[in-house]
Amino acid sequence: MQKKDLQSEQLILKAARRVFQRSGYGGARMQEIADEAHISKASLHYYYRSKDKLFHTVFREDIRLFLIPLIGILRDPSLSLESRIRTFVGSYMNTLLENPGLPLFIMQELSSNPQRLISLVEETVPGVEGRPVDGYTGSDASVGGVSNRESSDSTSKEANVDEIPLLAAFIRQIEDGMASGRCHKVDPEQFILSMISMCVFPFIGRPLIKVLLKKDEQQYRDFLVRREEEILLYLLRILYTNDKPKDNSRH
Amino acid sequence: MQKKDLQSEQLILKAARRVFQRSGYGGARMQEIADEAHISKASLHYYYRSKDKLFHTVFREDIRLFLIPLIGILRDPSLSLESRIRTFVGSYMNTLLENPGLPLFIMQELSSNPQRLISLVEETVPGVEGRPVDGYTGSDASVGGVSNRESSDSTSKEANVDEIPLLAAFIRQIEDGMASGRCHKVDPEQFILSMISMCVFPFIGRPLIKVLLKKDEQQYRDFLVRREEEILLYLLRILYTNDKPKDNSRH
DNA sequence: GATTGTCTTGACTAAATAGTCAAACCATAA
DNA sequence: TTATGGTTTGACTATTTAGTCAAGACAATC
Repeated sequence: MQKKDLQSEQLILKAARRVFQRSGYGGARMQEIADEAHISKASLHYYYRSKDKLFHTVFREDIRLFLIPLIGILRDPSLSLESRIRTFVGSYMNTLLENPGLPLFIMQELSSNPQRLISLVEETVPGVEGRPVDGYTGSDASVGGVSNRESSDSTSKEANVDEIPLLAAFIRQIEDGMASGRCHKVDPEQFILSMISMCVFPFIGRPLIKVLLKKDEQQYRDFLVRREEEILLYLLRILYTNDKPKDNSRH
Repeated sequence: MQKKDLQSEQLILKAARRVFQRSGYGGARMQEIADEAHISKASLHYYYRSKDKLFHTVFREDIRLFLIPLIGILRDPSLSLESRIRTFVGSYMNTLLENPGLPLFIMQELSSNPQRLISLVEETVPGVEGRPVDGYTGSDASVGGVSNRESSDSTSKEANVDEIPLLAAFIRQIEDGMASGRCHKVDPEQFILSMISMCVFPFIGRPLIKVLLKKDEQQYRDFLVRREEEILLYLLRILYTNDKPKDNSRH
């Protein structure tokens, strides 16, 4: 009758997320997740039939979290190039500061099973793949079914045939900027990759960079908080011909 | 009598490297490594007593490979700031193009066991840690013994007490550049991290970026080959006040 | 208080996997 | 040919781990 369901389910998911992010799919132990959720392993299996299903639920949510800022780039066509960049860096650095373990986890699992990406990304961002979007992949459908309700904000159906490059609008703006002379010559794709790299890598390379720069946990976090501003400075300097189009207030 | 030793040992290491890079420590199976080396699991254990020991041998070599370009930055104090940057990006992109799986592997294992970094890095680059360098850690000495001879190029002993920040020389040069007005205002540490990020991340985020930019394997590789030049362009533009100090030949 | 349906768990099973061992193998040198 | 010593392996053990199950706890309704 009652639904302590959600309470426990949420606790389990949180615990599972911690453990999966810490150890990856292969390294995670169901017992460890159960311990961290303060329940028995049997209970864990009561809520999530299998490790695979539990993992899928966590990963699906995480990749969504990771991709949303990227999606933000192409949504909202009204944004100017500069505010698009500002928005992206801002929201991405924010997301990552809240979830420092996210990037490495995502990259790890994506690398060991790249196939997974296609179905999950298509699900989150319809029309990413060039192939006609015929409603998800259908390969391992019927797997999830657990937390499948809150995708209401991304209901941009309209399976436009096969030319919706995810970053087309962004790239177009850069090309326009170059044509008008406001922007330096750059390869737009390389520029975008650089932007993503500068935001994401510091979270992936944390242990290494901490040693190289001799920072403890607190110092490294502060360093990352300051980083948003610095990245923006770099990106605008790379892109724009005249120094500082606006916002000259540093420090 | 005979020493097919080396032959087999090398084959095993290569196989182990492939498998470990593909699946990480936790995901790797001794059987899989044995199969890939075309020997039995028992033989595998004959050469390397345990999975741990095998892993250590592989990881030690890999982290060395990964760190050498970084070390290159501080070595050779004669390099100018600009050529230091050029050298770094060039050699790093080269190393990574030859070993695309390296960065994710390193970051993965470093994250799940950050402690390991300190001993291995100190071993490769004496004086990284602030602590007095008293000749390695001594913790798990006598483990390797395999590839311990070609460290002749790093004989910068002189355990200078406790102030050898790894990147001090580099940072100093940037500060000098800023003082003289040749360089923009930047946070040297943030700049260095950006440089590393732009080189390394594309290899870690490969599967994701491939989808975002809709590139197949060949296209992505070409993209990465072209990237060295583009990164240099960006870095110099970030750093130097007057556009293009030299080398104006693009494309 | 008995009934019902949901949760919870200790104890179990089955499969996977690291590591061992004794016997066989094979090249070389006496 | 035989002895020797490194190499190889099939078959085994011990341990870990995902997943199951039947019995019980618990809360709400009758």
